[in-house]
Amino acid sequence: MLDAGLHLLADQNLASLGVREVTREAGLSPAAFYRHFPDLAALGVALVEESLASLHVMIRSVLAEAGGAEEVIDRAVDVIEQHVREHRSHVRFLSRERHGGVRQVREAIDAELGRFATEVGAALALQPVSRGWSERDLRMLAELYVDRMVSTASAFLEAQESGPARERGIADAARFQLRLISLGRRHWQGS
Amino acid sequence: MLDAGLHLLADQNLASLGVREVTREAGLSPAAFYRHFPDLAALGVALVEESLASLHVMIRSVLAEAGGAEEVIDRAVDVIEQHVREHRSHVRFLSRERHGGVRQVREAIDAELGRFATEVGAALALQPVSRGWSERDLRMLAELYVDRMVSTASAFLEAQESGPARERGIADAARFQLRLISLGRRHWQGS
DNA sequence: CCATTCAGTAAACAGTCGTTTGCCGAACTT
DNA sequence: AAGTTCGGCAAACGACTGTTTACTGAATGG
Repeated sequence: MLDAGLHLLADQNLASLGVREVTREAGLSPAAFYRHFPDLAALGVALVEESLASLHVMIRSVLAEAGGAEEVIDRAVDVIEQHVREHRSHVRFLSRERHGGVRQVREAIDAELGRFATEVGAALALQPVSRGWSERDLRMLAELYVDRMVSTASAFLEAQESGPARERGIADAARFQLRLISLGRRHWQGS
Repeated sequence: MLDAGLHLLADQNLASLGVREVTREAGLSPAAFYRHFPDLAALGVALVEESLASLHVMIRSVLAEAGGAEEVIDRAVDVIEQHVREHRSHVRFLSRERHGGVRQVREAIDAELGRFATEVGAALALQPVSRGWSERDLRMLAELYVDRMVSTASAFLEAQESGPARERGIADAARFQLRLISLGRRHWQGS
């Protein structure tokens, strides 16, 4: 049922999805839906969890790898690109419903992204560059990184349909922007 | 009719909007809709134009004002906050449909944001800090700024419903992140 | 002053929708 | 072996949907 929903949401909105539509796609009877979810919103938050699980392991794999800023950035962009390629529907779902019309889903995504930011912040705190940074500033930096990650993923989503040239353009821009941020970070002195 | 649609879209998705729904809200008969739009998608792109008109004047007002980086940033964040306050529905519509389920609307928004980036890029090129920057790099920087502007606006949208404390938090984060970027920009040397 | 466009209407069309109900077989539990 | 939960079904309910058609009055223009 989750797969059916995800498939339908390829070119549709969660709010415009119908119970019958989902069950039809899944090859079940309409009543079967209510055996598993009370709402379509509930199916939405289930999809959020499913989608962010894979994203989570991706983030960890980037954070685990230590190394110079340049290498980390290159690797991060590569990992994002590959992740989008392998989980198109999940990424599309997240990017579409992050500001979508179903509050419960929006909130679930936001909460999970917040947890990501916490994780990124913890990793940043361990790096020597962060000496003297307040916790608040680290948090805001982490949010900036997470936000860029999401934006980049959305951009890849569209780019991968427009040929590899545009795809390389996105990767270049992402690397440039991340380098700029990390450069600013190194020259930052207190707020 | 546009106003009716915008009002409905406060807690709904363009893709899940109905013709009858709109006309009912507008106090007209269903058939009247087709006198003005062939599609709901057409109403969508009309709303895009309406929404981005006001955004456009906002951007210009920020770009026009010269001054130190700090002052420009502070003023930009203030202008964004005020704009969101005065045009809640428009901003919500844009943020929701930017990655929404209706392709024509998505493309209209993207095209317009691209034009914004061009405008921002032109303004950045005039500043002395940009000596030696390639056009490509300037473009990517401009896109980073536009993207942050949109993200910040979305954040304000949610924050203004959660009280002024959260609102100040968003403003602080936005200023911090913009300062970090402009710092990176000053220390950038070629790509 | 006549013709035409404009913006609106009511009515009808055939579908689709969400949800509830009662029923059923299979699989577990005890 | 008996009982209970689980996941599934068909059928039915009324309500709502997008779109077309034929018609109407007012404004506009020559």
